[in-house]
Amino acid sequence: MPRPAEPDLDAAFFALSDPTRRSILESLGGREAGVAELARPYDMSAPAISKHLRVLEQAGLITRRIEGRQHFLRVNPDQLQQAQLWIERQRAFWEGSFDRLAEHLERVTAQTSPPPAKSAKSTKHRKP
Amino acid sequence: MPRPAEPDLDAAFFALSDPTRRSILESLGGREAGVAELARPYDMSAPAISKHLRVLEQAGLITRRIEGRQHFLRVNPDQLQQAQLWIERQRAFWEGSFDRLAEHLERVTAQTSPPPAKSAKSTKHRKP
DNA sequence: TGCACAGTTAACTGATTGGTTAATTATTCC
DNA sequence: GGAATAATTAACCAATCAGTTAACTGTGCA
Repeated sequence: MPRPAEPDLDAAFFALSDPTRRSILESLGGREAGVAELARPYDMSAPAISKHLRVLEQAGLITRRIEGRQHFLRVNPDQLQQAQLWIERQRAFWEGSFDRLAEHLERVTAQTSPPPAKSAKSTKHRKP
Repeated sequence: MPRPAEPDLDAAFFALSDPTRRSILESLGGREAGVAELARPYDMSAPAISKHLRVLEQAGLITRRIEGRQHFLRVNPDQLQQAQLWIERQRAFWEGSFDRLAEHLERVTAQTSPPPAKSAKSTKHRKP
């Protein structure tokens, strides 16, 4: 079986391949943010941002909560972890062999469910 | 600065977003392989594979050694690690905050340059 | 009611992608 | 030299992408 066919990884890595989308994820951090707030730093129309958010959402990298007329986005740990695990597996494979692979997997999967949003005090953002 | 502009990451994640290219990396594992050997499992023309390899190469994920009329490809650890580090940083950021981030970075960068082949007796790799 | 606001959808454009077949370059071997 | 081999480049195609402007949906509020 040449290609195991993992469309989730396709979408996740593709979403991560755009600097705007990565930047959105970065600025999202652990907290929740509205669309306008996320869009502010970018010299780009609202529909463009909307599309980027849809790509991220359909890749499973963020989730959306709609409250009235506002949409709140949040990073989804699980999907990002899938991408990380793929790379981690590769690296462990050619770099350290199996003991290290086991070690890696154990370590990474150990911190799957996020602790209830600890220090969300860094809600300050910089303008361009 | 909205987008830190990291074209390397753009290219790396983009290269990883295609299942054929990921599969090539997987089948490459730690060893070196020729183009024909890599192409064999795929129901795809030679030029198509050639293009995929070029994408991987220009993304810095593989390197090419030319010997006579044969090209030998090998995974490049460093670039794949850059992608991993980006994800790792994000995860550490929203998941565990900064102490865990430091821990992560320390741990991951520790194994940057493959230790002078520690238990490198396992230079043999098995195909799946 | 009426209007402003938050955000998306629609329709379009130029650029890029992933694949094809045909032609090309360079090497090996008789 | 000439044929076979390993791989790439060239030229093309349909599909997708990232962005635009314009129109739309739905909510809040005076």
